Amino acid sequence: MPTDASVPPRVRASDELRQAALEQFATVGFAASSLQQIADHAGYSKSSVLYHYASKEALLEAAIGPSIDRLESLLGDFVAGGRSAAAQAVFIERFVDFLLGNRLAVHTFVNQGQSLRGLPVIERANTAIRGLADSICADDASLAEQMRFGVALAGATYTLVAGATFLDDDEQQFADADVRDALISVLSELLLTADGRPTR
Amino acid sequence: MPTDASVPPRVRASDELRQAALEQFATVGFAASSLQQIADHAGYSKSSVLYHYASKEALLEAAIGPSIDRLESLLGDFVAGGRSAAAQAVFIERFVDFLLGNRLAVHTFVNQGQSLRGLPVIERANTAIRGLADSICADDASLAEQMRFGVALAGATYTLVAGATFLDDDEQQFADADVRDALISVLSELLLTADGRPTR
DNA sequence: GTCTATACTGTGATAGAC
DNA sequence: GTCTATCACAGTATAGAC
Repeated sequence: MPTDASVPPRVRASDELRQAALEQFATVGFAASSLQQIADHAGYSKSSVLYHYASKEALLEAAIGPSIDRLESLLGDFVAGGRSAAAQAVFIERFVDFLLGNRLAVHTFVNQGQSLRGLPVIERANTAIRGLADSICADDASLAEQMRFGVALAGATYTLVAGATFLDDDEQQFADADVRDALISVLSELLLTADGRPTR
Repeated sequence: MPTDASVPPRVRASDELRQAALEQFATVGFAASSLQQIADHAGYSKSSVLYHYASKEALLEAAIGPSIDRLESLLGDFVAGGRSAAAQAVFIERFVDFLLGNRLAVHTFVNQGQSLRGLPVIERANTAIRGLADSICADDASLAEQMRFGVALAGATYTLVAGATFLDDDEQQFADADVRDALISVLSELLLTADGRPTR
């Protein structure tokens, strides 16, 4: 902690490096990202990166770990709260907010979740996503129900996170608040089980 | 063409190498795939790979190019056929069949479409997907409508192609025919505009 | 804390023997 | 057509100056 109370809002080097790494991992992929590129992007040398983070893996852990913590917490709350329609609605809202607030990290572990299998932080992410599927979907759900779930969550995730591929630049400019409302609407339609939707 | 009419059904080396490359690209990513790994996986040497394909890029082109051709053809038919509900229903069916028949290639260019931006074959894929969004979605569509489209196609694509992340192993064992029906059902519900679905 | 210098490994690609 | 040998280069990581 700084001795001067009016410390300038200068960000710490480790934070700059972590942010630069996250952007690289999300846009060009973990394997294709070099420590040199990350260092250049943040304005440091390659060795400085390895001073703050012991390895490239450690940098990945620092970059996406907090987002996975948040996802696990989100899931824990939902499991504890039961599967009522009201609880599901709350969860949908929080899930969309999570996606909006963690785009780069989500993009990283969703798109590369299987190519990076074996790294501890990635295993944690995959386990959380698996648990998400199990808890929101009833045990005796039909294949159509499971597909509905898969399309909803995967579609929402992918639309938000890699939307640039599927939507034009115009759509990218919509305010987050509008995107949030539209996504919650579509997800509710697909996931809420309270109404008398036909099973098939 | 062989001089012997009863030529054995032995696959050609270039085909074996292309298939091995496709599997590597889809599972560990293009950047993380080495020519050595691909060669080992197919039972050849690294130099043999570079004899059949001039470069790693050329190998990617050969691996996913045909699938992109098919996607472009699919899209061309749809644009030519109009946007009636019947035409949309036909398109949905063909799109799901395309996904089922081209899982590895689709996985590759969907998951790495932006990290590999610049490669000609990837640009072709991204352009096709962009055109897909523009043509199935009405020009004056609301954000909610656009989200519905994005969630549907992205969700279907991702569910089929990287389903292992979101569904358990059990679901992976469902017959493709059942998965096909379930997916068509969910997509129809989200995309068909004939019924009096509320705009918001 | 940040840098330069360096070690070592593995990469994509080429040349040439067979 | 397939191989071994080799190249130039980029990758992660370490050691040590300041």
